Amino acid sequence: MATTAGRPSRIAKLPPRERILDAAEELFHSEGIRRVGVQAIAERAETTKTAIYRHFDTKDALVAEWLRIVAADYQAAFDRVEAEHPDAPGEQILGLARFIAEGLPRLSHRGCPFINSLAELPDRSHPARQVIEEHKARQTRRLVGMCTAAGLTDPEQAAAEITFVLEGAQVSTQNGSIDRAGDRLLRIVEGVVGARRADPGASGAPAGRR
Amino acid sequence: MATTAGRPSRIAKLPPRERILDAAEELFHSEGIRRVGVQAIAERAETTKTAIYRHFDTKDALVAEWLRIVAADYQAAFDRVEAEHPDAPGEQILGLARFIAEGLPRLSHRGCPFINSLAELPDRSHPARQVIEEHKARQTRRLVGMCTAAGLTDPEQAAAEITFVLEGAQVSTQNGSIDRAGDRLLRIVEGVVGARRADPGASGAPAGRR
DNA sequence: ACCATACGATACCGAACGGTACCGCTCGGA
DNA sequence: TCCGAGCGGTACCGTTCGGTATCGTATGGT
Repeated sequence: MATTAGRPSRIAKLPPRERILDAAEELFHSEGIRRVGVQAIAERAETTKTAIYRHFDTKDALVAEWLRIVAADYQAAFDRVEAEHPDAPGEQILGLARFIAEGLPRLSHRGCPFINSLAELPDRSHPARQVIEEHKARQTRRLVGMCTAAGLTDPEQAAAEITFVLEGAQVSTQNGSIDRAGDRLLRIVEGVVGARRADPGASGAPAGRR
Repeated sequence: MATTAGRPSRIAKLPPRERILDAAEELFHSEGIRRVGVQAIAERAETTKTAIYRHFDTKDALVAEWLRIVAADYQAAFDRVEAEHPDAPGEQILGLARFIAEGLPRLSHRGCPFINSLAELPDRSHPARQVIEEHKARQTRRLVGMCTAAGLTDPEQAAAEITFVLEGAQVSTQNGSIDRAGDRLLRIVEGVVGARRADPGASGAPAGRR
């Protein structure tokens, strides 16, 4: 009843399963997994608890399915960025950073769903944890591939740096400690991609990018 | 009763308020704020709920007090690192990174208390949120000061990069996507401190990098 | 026309939660 | 000697939670 105001049934008349997942997405992300009750999801989806339990065995299963969808969205971003810059792995990495940077304002005070969910799910056997860990592993693998293709020296180290910076930017945006985090993020990744190339000439000072 | 096993009253006979805070520290960090009930804290502290509410007005106040203590620990790490390397701001920054890197294995699968608590406290008016935000702001301010003193070009950008990397390393360790995160973290910070210096005759000589 | 399925609604269950009331004990300062 | 504050123990309150049972209805494929 608290957060029901001001939403003119945008969800409208999708099948209930989609409405439930949309409502879960909004609520889980904005308020956290444990704060949101099944009843609240049902109201937001304009349906009932009964309907939710017809489609999902348990609340945990719904959480896992939500994260599976989020992970698929990130995968799609990877795909898109790869398709937009074929044979230009450096540009792919920059496109990825741009994707995250552009997403920062949108999820400004609520951060990354994976990071947040991880904090709320200490139980490593929770079904959603497996979704998160597999997603992160896949993402890292792809990023290492891009770094290798970009000809960076020590691609695993570069991928680690980019991963750290991407996640750190999201966390710092969430707690408001760094302003213009998106711009800063882009400049950092440009530095990693541009300055540490194996090609000749740019040895010593990694000048250029700043 | 579930988690009481295997702990031979290490807390022993501190005054109850300290026992409560110790128990809260362990439980909040390992299981999350919302998963831990006041009753569980009481059992772990070998006291009762009544005693807890004699010392803290509410559970939220206890959470805030816990985070205040954690923040003070981080502040102390800043102080120590500053005192160990007076007039050597570059070394101070590296010492800070070392402090975080060494802490990674200890909190391996449960991450940073601030990041986790942030995820569990979407309400920005929660007393603990203020503790977190003030701590992060202080930390950023000090880091910018170190970067300025170290003569880095664009110290705010460097501080942002270091902040991102520190937080990202903790998150990545938590979800297990990056191995040897501590080593990688140190090498990255060495790069930021060593390579982007404004003056040429760098004393610390982080030359051999890669 | 038929029937299985999905649906919305409501009422309910047991458990756990944050928080309170009340008890009797101990111990240290005046 | 007394007395009050801090303590541990227990029972309790109202609420919310995840999950279930049950009912009547709408609907769409055959």
